[in-house]
Amino acid sequence: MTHRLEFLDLQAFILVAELGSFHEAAQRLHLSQPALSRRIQKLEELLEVELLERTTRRTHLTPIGADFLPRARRMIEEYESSILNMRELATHQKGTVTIACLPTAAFYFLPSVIRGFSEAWPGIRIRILDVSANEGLQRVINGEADFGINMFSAQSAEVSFTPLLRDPFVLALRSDHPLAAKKSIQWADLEQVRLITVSRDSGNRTLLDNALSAEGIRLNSFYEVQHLSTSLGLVESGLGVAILPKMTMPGPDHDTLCSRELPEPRIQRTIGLVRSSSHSISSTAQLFIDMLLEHWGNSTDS
Amino acid sequence: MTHRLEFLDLQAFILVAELGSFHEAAQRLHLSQPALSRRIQKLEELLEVELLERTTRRTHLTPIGADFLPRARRMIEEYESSILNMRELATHQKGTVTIACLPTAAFYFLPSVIRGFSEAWPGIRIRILDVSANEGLQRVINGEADFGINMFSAQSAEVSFTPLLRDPFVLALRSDHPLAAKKSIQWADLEQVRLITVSRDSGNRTLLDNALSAEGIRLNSFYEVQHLSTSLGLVESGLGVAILPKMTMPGPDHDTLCSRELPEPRIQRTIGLVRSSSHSISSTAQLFIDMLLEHWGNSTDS
DNA sequence: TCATATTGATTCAATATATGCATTAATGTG
DNA sequence: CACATTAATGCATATATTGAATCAATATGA
Repeated sequence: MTHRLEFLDLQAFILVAELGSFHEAAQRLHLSQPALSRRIQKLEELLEVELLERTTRRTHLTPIGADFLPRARRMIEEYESSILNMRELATHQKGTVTIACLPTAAFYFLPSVIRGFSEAWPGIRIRILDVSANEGLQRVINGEADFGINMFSAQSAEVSFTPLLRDPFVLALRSDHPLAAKKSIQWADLEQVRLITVSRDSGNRTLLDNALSAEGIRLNSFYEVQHLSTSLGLVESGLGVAILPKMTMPGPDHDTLCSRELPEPRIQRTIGLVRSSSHSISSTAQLFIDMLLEHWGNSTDS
Repeated sequence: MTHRLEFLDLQAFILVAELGSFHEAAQRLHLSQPALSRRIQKLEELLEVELLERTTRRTHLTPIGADFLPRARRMIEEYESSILNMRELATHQKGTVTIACLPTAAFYFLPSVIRGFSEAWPGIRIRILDVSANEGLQRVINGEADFGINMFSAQSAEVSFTPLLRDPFVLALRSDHPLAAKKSIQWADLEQVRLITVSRDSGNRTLLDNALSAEGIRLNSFYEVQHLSTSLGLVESGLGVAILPKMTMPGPDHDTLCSRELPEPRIQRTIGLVRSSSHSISSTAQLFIDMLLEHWGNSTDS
């Protein structure tokens, strides 16, 4: 059988070739001379080729041996660099963590964690797939992402969900909008204004529709967009109002935009960590998750 | 100890990674499943790294395994191409023969043999070191040349000599030279003409001087050059005559040049094969020598 | 010239390693 | 929930590797 060749055989050959002596090479390899002698014989037998010309005094390469020497060196080099590289991966000096994260959650959750993580593990690259709830779920299931940050509704038997934070929906509107002056908003108020919604493909929209239809409430959307950030832009430009996760909203010091609590039923989405049940988490990704939970793990109490 | 890794281990890992199954991989390797399983375990233990994520149903790569896979492929590839290359060398589909040959002998001996050899072994490159007797001898001794074609006088304990051909010295002169008309040449005749000789470093000159001084004959050289071919050129231009190995002379159909036998003592050089006694001859070089002897091996009888 | 030292190869017994068979544990599938 | 299929494990056995002792060949130096 071919392929029954050890790297030690190559190393042995290289050393004998370089030193021109079985004796010395054997010492360096911490082997007895006969063991080395037979090792080289085995190698030559395996390759069906004579690599070394031995006299009882000196040893030197045959032409074929001279041809093989640099190749053997390359093989050993590739092998040793592989080991080095894997050590780096194993000790988290190198590597990549891929996170499938809702775009809004990316803004909210990740920056603080990434800062700390990159400080602790400067060699590790972080890749954020800022995709929709459904797509993010798929990426986790098929292993493209190490884990996800997603809504609870994006569930499946193939993933486990760890809640991180409850994110209530609020009414987003301009500070100068008539409704902004009202003390509390009623569902009926929303029939009077132009409502901006995201398309029915969105996980947020599904969540919202399900919650409201249970109460017999129906929203009539005037503008429809794909992304939450776009609807926020339309609100800011004064085209209408939108029902958005609070997390989407800019801070309270924003000039033109503000938000108002919605009436009952209290609608919220639960954001959490999504992990594949079939793919095991890489140790590097686990490091990131540990840090993530340390930052946000208690937030569901709020 | 590291380096105790077989190429079969790499092959096994690659196959399991590609097929995603120990079972199938074991079949393809003509191994039992447990044997393969343990082989991969050994590999992982050796590298101190987890390469494959096993469930009882499926098997797939860990991130580190995915990183290692292409490296393993490269190692196997290098190994297999090495084997192929050595097979080509061993079967004389590739290779080089280096011959340290006297320049005159190169013209005389080699063309016919090279023609036949290149036809039989079209992949083999032939390198001719057309150097002086002394230098050619050195090249054979230190292994730069596989063998030499040289004079018998270029001897040494470190080489063996196989005579091929006896090459007598003749007087080279122009057809219109006064001496050309004489029936036989006497040594005294040469005192009347301008003699062109090669320098005393030359093996030919040494041979000649030694043979003549034994008889009390001394030549007075007028022109001195380094190479036989140059002296022949000077003869042709009419500057004088030269004592040259017959082998150097052009064929009998030459217009202006001709040669005459010299008187006793009959001076000749023996041309032959020079082989190193310490370096063994490569099998490819042996092929060439076989062919060379087939062409010229009987010539010493003449 | 001959004893000596050093080289690589060989012999042999002990050990280490790899293998196959039978079996177990785990887990998708119908 | 039984069944089939997967990878791992226990164990006996075959194979390979090893070092110590020894051999054969050959430079070296007196």
